[in-house]
Amino acid sequence: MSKDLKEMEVLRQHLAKHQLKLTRQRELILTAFLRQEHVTAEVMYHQLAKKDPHLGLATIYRTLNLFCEAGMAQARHFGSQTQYDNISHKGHHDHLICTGCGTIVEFENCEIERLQEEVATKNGFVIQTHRLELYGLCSRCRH
Amino acid sequence: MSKDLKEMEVLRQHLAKHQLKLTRQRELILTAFLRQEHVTAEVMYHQLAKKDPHLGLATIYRTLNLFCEAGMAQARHFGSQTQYDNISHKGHHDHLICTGCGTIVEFENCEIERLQEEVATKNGFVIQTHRLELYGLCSRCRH
DNA sequence: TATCATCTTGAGACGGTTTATCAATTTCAA
DNA sequence: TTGAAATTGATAAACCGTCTCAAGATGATA
Repeated sequence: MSKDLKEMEVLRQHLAKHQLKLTRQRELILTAFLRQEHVTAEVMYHQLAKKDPHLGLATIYRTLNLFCEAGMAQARHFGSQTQYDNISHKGHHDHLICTGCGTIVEFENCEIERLQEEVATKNGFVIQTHRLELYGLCSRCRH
Repeated sequence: MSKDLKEMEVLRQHLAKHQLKLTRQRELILTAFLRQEHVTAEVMYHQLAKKDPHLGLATIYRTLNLFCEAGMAQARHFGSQTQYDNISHKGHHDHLICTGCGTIVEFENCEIERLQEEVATKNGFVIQTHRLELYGLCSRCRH
């Protein structure tokens, strides 16, 4: 829970800095968002319908985009939908995605990260964020 | 031009193998496609409207997807649109994207590719393709 | 080269996802 | 507590990419 509180503070500061307001909906969505790795707006909409049947889909989209602006989430276009990943309290993780069954395995590799920095520096860039996705077949789908 | 011919041959073979036909439109789209790095269907639609005002947008989508199936292109969801990258005669390249001005710099790093394979193997995956994007500020935008 | 089964095309309809609109409501600084 | 400003929910609208289908093109075969 301390993690949730920490994130709530990040949100609070972002809101303050931009003259935005902390609403019941934003708190609710953040709490639910922190409990999972990858969500779509649609999925959250159904999840949260139980807690607040009047929460609108547009509000979820708006709020998830807000989280992205606050640096707490990252949008990823996958298939026809946009997935929102929690990049706040854990280091950025990358994805191994099975093109057969859609399974997503997360991984982290410091060595790759180091090489990325190297490439960026060589090209005069300063990295803000990155995205690495490996697409392939998992062992089950290969048979 | 020899490159174009080589690619045309790749297409021809793919078509033959799948009982598909080589049409004027497919040739036209391939030629234009090979001249650039990243395109969206929409962009090609406008480019080609000059050469063939009756070329339909659906045909461009279909053809670009065909190129993907033939292993000559790779689709990438970028922002709200799909970009098609030419991966045929050059090795797979990754992207360094400036969040300030939108500049895209391409790079290739064998060491990173090797580590990717390593990660995949460790998780029982066989990689088909991958995507690595580094987002940051280029030297000009930092000032 | 003529035939014709099959594939492809263009135009627009369509479906799913995300954003825009706007009146009503909520937030929060004073 | 008040009121300016931001936010919300409901829904309309925009957007992208695919599907449909009649008309046309292709190319294997004779």
